[in-house]
Amino acid sequence: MESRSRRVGRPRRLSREAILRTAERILTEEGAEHLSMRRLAKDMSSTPMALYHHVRDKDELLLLLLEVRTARLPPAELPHEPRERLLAGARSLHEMLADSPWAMDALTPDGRVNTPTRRIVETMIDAAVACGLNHERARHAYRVIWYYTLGELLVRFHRERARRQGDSTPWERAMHSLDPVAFPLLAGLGAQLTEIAGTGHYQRGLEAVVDGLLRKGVA
Amino acid sequence: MESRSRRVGRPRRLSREAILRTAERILTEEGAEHLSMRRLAKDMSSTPMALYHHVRDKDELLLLLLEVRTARLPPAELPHEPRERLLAGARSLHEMLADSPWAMDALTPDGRVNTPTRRIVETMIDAAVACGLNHERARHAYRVIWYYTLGELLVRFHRERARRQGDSTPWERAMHSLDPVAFPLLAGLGAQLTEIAGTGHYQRGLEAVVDGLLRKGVA
DNA sequence: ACCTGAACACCGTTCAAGT
DNA sequence: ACCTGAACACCGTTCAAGT
Repeated sequence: MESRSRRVGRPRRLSREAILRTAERILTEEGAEHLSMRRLAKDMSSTPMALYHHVRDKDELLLLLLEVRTARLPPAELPHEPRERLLAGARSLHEMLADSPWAMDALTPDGRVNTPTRRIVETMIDAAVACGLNHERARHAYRVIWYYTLGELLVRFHRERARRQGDSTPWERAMHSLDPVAFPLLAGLGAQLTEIAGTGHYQRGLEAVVDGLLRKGVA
Repeated sequence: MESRSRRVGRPRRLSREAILRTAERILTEEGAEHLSMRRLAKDMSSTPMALYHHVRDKDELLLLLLEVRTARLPPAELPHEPRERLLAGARSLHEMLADSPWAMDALTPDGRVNTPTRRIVETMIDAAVACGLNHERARHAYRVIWYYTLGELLVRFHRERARRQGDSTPWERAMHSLDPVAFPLLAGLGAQLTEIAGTGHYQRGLEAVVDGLLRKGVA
């Protein structure tokens, strides 16, 4: 073997790690809407096409970013009581994605999740079985919980984005022009909703959903 | 008044109605991802900027399209039993949006809905009160139901899009390259999920959610 | 192997000019 | 008032060429 096989030639300017680091920075500092291949390349003083030598396409990039984040998560504690285990699993999913809004697009087609996520899903289905549901009902229960979680996250992200951009989005303007009478009503609703949106409200709804799913005497 | 004030000058080639008709056609025939201002203009043998004379921007266009569709909906029947009324309201929202996936983006910021939709929301909150919840819990119940509905719709749309595009989306390829071991498992899951996704599964989960929200003895 | 530059096929929107 | 054409500031991705 040639001992000088390393460090010969031009040093690599790009690497997966460096790309992921820069992408992470853009994501956290400016949000997913600012992460583009062109922008990423510019921030690394490179060209868009150089990136394609390290990732297959933008989807793979986003997927890798999700892997990086989930790997950083502390391992979830698993309560003994099965109902608590179900709740804990849902909270884990919720937390994981609350930090990575941009990953929603990749995750919404079902079953397409990375290994840590899949483990949470399996834990939840097992917990539902331990609560007395048969396998079919347990899978169904998981899905209902997932839909609730997904919907909550979606609304959460949209609200945050709206706040970041101020109140003068094109939609906001359209709202005004379409139904001026409705606006005070909606503004009132908005205030209520912000109040409601605090921490703990996901948890509260989750318990209702879980209890509804675990209730006895339903086929 | 001048009786020849109509039909003088060049006839208007574009109109809101014609624009909405063409946009509707593109939406139903090819999906929201093919609806762009440029494409719309081309289909009408016009230029992108001509459209901006009739709608403020693309958001307003989408909003108008949603108005058109909701106006076409048959008026929902309102059952007497409050729990049934709550379920019927949720089903109406679900149906309405199941026909208009492209409207999801506009709807997810809360409270930002057109008049027919707002009426459904009010009906649901009233029904929850009639079920014995106070106003705060009734609003909360509505939101939990909405999150569940939204999540279900989101997964539904993504699945449909994936089916339309075949199995070789960039994501699918990324999945293979990342974890080949995982794939058979996920493929199995996918089959189960498709089976589960049939009609009636939204309804079944909805009842569990509603019963969980209406259960007695919870603060 | 790694990177560049030009190009392809798109976006939504603005601006100045035409009739 | 209604419409056009050119332009601005973007996208993701491909292709052919450079070192």
